[in-house]
This record gives sequence, C-alpha cells and structure tokens, in this order.
Amino acid sequence: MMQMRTHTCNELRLGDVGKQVKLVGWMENVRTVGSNFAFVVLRDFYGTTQIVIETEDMMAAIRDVNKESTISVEGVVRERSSKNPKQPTGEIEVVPSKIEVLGRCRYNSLPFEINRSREADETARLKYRYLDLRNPAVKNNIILRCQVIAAIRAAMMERGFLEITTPILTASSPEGARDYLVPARKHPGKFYALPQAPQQFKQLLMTSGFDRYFQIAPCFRDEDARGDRSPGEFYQLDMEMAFATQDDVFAVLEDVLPPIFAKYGTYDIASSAPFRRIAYNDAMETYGSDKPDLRIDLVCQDISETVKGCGFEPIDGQVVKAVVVKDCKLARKAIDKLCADVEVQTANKPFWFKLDDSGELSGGIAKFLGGCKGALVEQLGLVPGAFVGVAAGKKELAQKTAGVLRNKLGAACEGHMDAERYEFCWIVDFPMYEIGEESGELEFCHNPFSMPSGGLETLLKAERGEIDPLSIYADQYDLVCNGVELSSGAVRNHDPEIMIKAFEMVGLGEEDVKKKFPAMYNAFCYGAPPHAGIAPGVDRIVMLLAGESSIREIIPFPMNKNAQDLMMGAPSTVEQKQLDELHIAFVGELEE
RNA sequence: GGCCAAGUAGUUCAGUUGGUUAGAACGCCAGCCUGUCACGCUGGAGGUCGUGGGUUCGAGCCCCAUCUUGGUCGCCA
Repeated sequence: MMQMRTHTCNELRLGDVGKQVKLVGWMENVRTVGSNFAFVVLRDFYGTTQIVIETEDMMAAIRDVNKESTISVEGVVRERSSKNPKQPTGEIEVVPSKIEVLGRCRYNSLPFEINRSREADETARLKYRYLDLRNPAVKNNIILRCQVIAAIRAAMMERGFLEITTPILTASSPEGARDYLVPARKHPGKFYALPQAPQQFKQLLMTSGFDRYFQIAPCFRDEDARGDRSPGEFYQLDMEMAFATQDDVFAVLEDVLPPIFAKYGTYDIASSAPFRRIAYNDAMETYGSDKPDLRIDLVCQDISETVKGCGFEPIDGQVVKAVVVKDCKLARKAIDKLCADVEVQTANKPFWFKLDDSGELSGGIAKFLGGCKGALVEQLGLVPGAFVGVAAGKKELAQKTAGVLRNKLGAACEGHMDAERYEFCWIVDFPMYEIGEESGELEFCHNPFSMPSGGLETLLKAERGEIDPLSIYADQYDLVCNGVELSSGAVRNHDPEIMIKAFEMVGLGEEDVKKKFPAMYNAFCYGAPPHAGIAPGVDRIVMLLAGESSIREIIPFPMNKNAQDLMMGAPSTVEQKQLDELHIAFVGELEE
C-alpha cells in the first residue's frame, strides 16, 4: 500500500470487516487489560477507531509511545465481540500487524487533557492552541465557522453580489477607532494603517459602478477587548448596494441570514422576514438597550411621575424605570445576587419591591412607596405575587440599568424567555446628532457618512431653526439578534452638498470633509449612486450559532484580551536593523 | 486607565475561627488485570500556597504593595 492511509478513523463499519486497512492518527488513549492485551483509541480529524492489541509484538510497538503521538496502523478490520453503540465505529476494531510511530509526543504530561481542554486555564489553551484544537469540541466550532462563511458566500453570490478584496495597507482614518499603524519604509515619517473596515473602499466601488459588493473582510481596530469583542482583528460580512434603500438592504439580510441560522445554529428557529423594526428611542425606552433580546417578554416602564414625591431620595425626582415580573418566584437571596450583578454591570444600584399575596407592597424599597401604591398598582397592572425591579438615575443611566435588569430577570425567572430561538430585529431611526458630553457642543452621534433622514431639506430646516438638530434622524440601522449587536449599516450620504451641510451642523465645513475623506469626497463629485450597506460581524454570527459566550471559542488562533498571541509570541521585539530601515528610533528601555 | 473577582500539585479545585506533616479528582510512574471504551484494582512520585513586605509565638488564611488572569466601565465613528 503506497498511501499513508486507506481510511479515516470515522469510516470503517461492519461492512468493512475482513478488509486490510491502514489508518493514521493520534494515539488518544491506551487501555491495557492484562499483560498482552490492550485497546488503543486512534483519533484523526474525522473520528476515532479502536485498535486492539493482542500480541507481544504489538504491545512492544506501543510500549514507550506517549499518548498524543501520531502513529500509523496497518491491520485487518474485525467485528467487535463487545460493541459500543455510542461510537460511530463502535461495532468494529482493527487488529494490527504493524504499528509505526510517525510523530512522537515527547511529553507524557500535557499542559491540559485534550478532551477536557475547555475546562483548562485560557492562557494555557491559547499558548498551546494546537493542542486545544485537537479537542473535537473546540475543533467543531472552527469547522462550523468554515461552513457558515461558505454558506454566506454562496448566498451572497447567488444574489448577484461580487466578492471584491480591498487593501489591507491603506491610509489612517481620522475618526473612529484607534488605527494599527505600519511604518512606510520608503517614506520616512509616514505610515500606512490597517483598515478598521473597508468602508470607504466599498463606497468607492459603488461610485465606480459596481452594483452589489460583499467581502468577508478582515478589520483591524486597536481597542480593548470584551467577551464578545476580540482585540485587534475580526471579520465582517461587509456589503454595499448601489441605487438601494434601507429596505433593499434589509431584504437581502432577511433573506440570507435566517436559513443559515436555522441550518447551522444551536436552535432551529430563526425569525422570518420581515424582522421587527424598532426605533432607537423606543428600544431604549422599552428595552433599556439598543440591542434588545426579544426572546425576553419583559418590558421597562417609566414610573418617574408615579413615584415622584415618595421621599426615597435615590429615586425621587429621577428618571425611574420599572421592570415587572408578574409571577416571580425568585428567593430573596437570588434577588440580592441579581441586583448585585446589575450593579456591577451598570455601576448603578437597582431597587425592587413586591406585591405580596395579600396585596400589600413588601420587600426592598416597599416601605417608601406606601403613598403611591394605588397609582403603581394601576399603572403597572400589578397582581399579587408580582415583582418589580426599579432603576433610577439620569435618563440614560436609568434606561440602561433597567435594560440590564430586564435581561437578568428574563434569564432568571422561568417562563419569560424562550431561549431556544434566534430573534432578529432592526434598530432604526438613530439620532444623527447629540450633545457631546465633554464639549457640550453638537456632535455626530455615529458616523458622518450616513444620510440624514429627509436629506438636505431636513438639514436646512434645522439651520433655519425650524427644527431641533437633535430631532434629526440618520438613515442608519443596527441588526440585533438575541441581544447581540451583529452590525451597523446605513444609507450613505453620497451627495457632496448634503455632506458639507451635515458637517456644517457640527461646526465643520467643506475643507474638513475634503481633508478627512479626500478620496470619497472627490469621487462623489463625479456622480455617485445613492447607496446603502451594512456589515454584520462574522465572528459574532458564528458565536451565536455555536452558542458560545466567548468570541475566542470561534476564532482559530485568538489573541488574549491584552492583544497578545501567546502561541506565536506577538507582539515581539524586533532587530534594531529593522527599526533603522523604518526610520524608527527606539525610545525607552528594551526588556529582555 | 477605574472598579469587582480570582491566583494552592502537570490540570481542575477544596482547605472551617490563624494552629501538628496542605487534601481530593483527573493526569503521570510502577505493579496486577484477556473485552475495555471516562476500563478497573493496589501502590507511588509530584507543592517556594503568584511575588515582595508586614502583623503574630505561629500565616495558604489577616494587612499593605506588586504581578498575572477573568469580568465590567471607559473605549469600540
């Protein structure tokens, strides 16, 4: 036999009994039973097959071989006398005539046990990621990632989108996240930047006449990590459509995503088109979040007026939001824990009270609310047994705290969260401008590329003082699924005149537009199509589908939260010669 | 950068009010075991309790500092 193997370790079945085969893989486990009798579990990418050792020769062949070494096994397939229905290959075993070590594992003790690597310390997992990935449970997430990306590509191309790659070395962009900079050897003192997103390129493609673009695009941002945000780099399903409206963009994703979620997801059920559309302000008011988890049936209600004058200082006179659970069975201890968790997450202490079985307010802050009991019961529709979580503070803080309360209560109280499904929604009507917290001046709320709703006319009205600039919405939207923000998108501002006017609103002007986005501004002066797009995060999609809560579980080689690749040792020091070529003088002290 | 939590055997963890020789499970090593499949049984090795100070007759435990990790806020147009 010339090939390295004739079958994989998940291939042989009863029908193969009697065949002469050759298998290769990792020696996952050895179970010795008696002095010349043992079972070897051979594992490859596809599965495991049992090798039965019955002779002194074969016993000798594996005697000093550590687990996790790669070996080659030649032998005959035999029906097992004791079968294992839990394994696909559990009805057969291979009786070897020759066992060869291909790659010796030099250590008899690993940093963690392969099959339990998910329980191990993450630092060790990341440093020995090649061992971690041997664990089928870890590896399967990466396989899922490949399948999902392939499905997305297929779906997009089927709908006439072209995948066009855009530069990785490009110009630093003046707004948004911190850039990763790359010194330009041929241009002393100048830098390339890695793209935070292909935003400008895709808009330029539209201006070039490409009608439908997409890309599984690498994006680079030098910002701190989160559980659901990997540091440094991530992938987006970046897309853009010419001569398109918000509805056109929505229609594409409403068509593309649900089948992929239903097919590859942990849950079979995904929202069908059209997804619910919720205005930003309504989302904040009702769900206390711009990324509401619609699987939870609880809502936030405003009781500021109702409790005004109650005399309980932390809430009196504040914006006060209530989350009612009409049949809450949480024990006092669980309630305290939940409130403590909310406080950690929001830096704002939540309160609570109940309407007990006799119809009296009790627990928490009940004693302060006696005076407004009637109004509360009426407004909130309280019935005996109802629990009310209360969040107070300035409007945004109260909303946000109530939103976290809502999420925690939904997860903790039985019957208020139908977890086994994917619930999508669009958040629309984002404010275009806000008053900056530091500056106190009017600023862009999100990105300045978005078209203000109503276009030039709206901006002119605001300029004439007929409307409040804060009431201007942007044609911008977020896609949210199960409380996870999947992406932001917008109808772009393709009209130089409107662009300048939009910048003028915040005290900038034509020169600033030209300076900040020269390519796009110039291009738009040559006739641009109205266009719109969006960019769902691929990593977060895969995370949702895999049911993982850490983004590192679905990235093949993730960095840790400090943006270090522990396996490769990145970032690392470099030779002074390299720095010299890049015209970088080293400042500071060299470690090591 | 702020706040919270954690750091004890190769790994995951326990360790009571500060008190004798710091334990368990898995892994590892040795022996036994011919149908195991999370094999089983017997025995063994393996520890600077993150690091540095302090309090104390005595510190894994208390205090201070520091490092690392995780969560969270800032940040992420």
